[in-house]
Amino acid sequence: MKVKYELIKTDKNTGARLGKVIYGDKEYETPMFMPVGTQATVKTLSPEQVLACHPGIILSNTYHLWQRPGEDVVAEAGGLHQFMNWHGPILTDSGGYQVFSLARNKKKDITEEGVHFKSELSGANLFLTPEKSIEIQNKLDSDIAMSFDECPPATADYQYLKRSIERTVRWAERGKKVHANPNQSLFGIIQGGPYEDLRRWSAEQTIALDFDGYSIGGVANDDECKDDMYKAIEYSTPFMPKDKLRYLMGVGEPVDLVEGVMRGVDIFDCVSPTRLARHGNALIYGVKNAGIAGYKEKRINLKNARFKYDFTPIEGSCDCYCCQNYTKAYVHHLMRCDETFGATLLSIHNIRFLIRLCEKMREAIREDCFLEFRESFLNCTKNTH
RNA sequence: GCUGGAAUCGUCUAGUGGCAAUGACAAGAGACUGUAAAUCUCUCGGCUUCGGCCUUCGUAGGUUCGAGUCCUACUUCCAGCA
Repeated sequence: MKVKYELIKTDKNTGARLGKVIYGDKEYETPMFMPVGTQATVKTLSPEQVLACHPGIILSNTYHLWQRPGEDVVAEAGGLHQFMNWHGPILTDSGGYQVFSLARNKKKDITEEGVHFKSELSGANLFLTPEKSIEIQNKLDSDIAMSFDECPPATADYQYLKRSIERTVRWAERGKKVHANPNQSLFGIIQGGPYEDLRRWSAEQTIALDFDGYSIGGVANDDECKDDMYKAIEYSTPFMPKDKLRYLMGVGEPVDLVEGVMRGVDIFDCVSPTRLARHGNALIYGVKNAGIAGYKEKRINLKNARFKYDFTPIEGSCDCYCCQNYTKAYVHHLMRCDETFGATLLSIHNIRFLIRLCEKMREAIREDCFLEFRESFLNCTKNTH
């Protein structure tokens, strides 16, 4: 069903917003982190385990579900909620990012009509258009559909970006025209790289089309530096309507959530908590200064030998199922043995970590002390392990 | 006791005259931002002023410009025969 957004308040000193997503009789506060379940599952987690992390919206992916099992299977199953047994809100990405990531360094042909590219599974030639993407999302029956956009690489130059955002706006309009699911919200995507005028133009044109919410895209690509990301946000949010959700696509490093919220972003999604988990990494509170490039998220690799005899939780102050019940030594052991449960425990911790970070940010906004919160977060070098 | 066969980096393994020596696993570390990712990359005898140097393929000799590779003896293990 459609989601509604209400702004509760804005932080006194920053652009940080406290709001809520209304979903039937349920309400979820923002800022919010959305776990990613690309193939209609948050990798290594059951819906109950995801739910225990207290998320709001979760993500799934148009491209992947189009390829497997096919949108008709999902539709016949009764829609995505029924199919994957997730009864909270679901947002589907449009497949725009897959055109960028799957066809990286490979043949892809972006035309006005749509994008020709190759399936990574079968090698089959695929053709995805704005209409096709919306049509698939209509059938998947997610609660929020995303417009089909071009997600240009960080290396794209000004002239290319200019042509690209113009086309993305035309695609957004075409997608909106065929959008036919009355129970589904539809969001537009602002692009434009790190350029102020392009972001502004993209924002104004996209907003003129009147979507249910807006997102900032093209900021979490490889090679993107944080300064460019923050600029892209700053150049976009001032033009975005106050009464609609603002979604920063693909961003999920803790420090980036803080910086994004400060600049007026409401919701985030990222694969990193679950991917890092499968690779043995746990997010821990604090940041490490990476020099000129700025701050980097702090994390520990549980596969490291130093945790073999560490019988303390990953974070003593964390309320997640992993930290409440298991030690680093145990997770270390599981990861060494390639036991799936290790990835499950770390996924739970990492997702809960980001959701807790959002909870803390909401409290800070509520109390008008977001600047202080950010300050203490960026200065936090305390090692909790 | 006799006759064959075999001994290589923590483990298994490639190697039949130019070798610090193949691959896998194990081990040590790193990367990961709208998931082609439970993946990928690097290291993995010692020392190094990063040019190299030294010591290594059961042990001891030998042949050779050069031996993990060929020869002899020994040690240990495996198989068959007694």
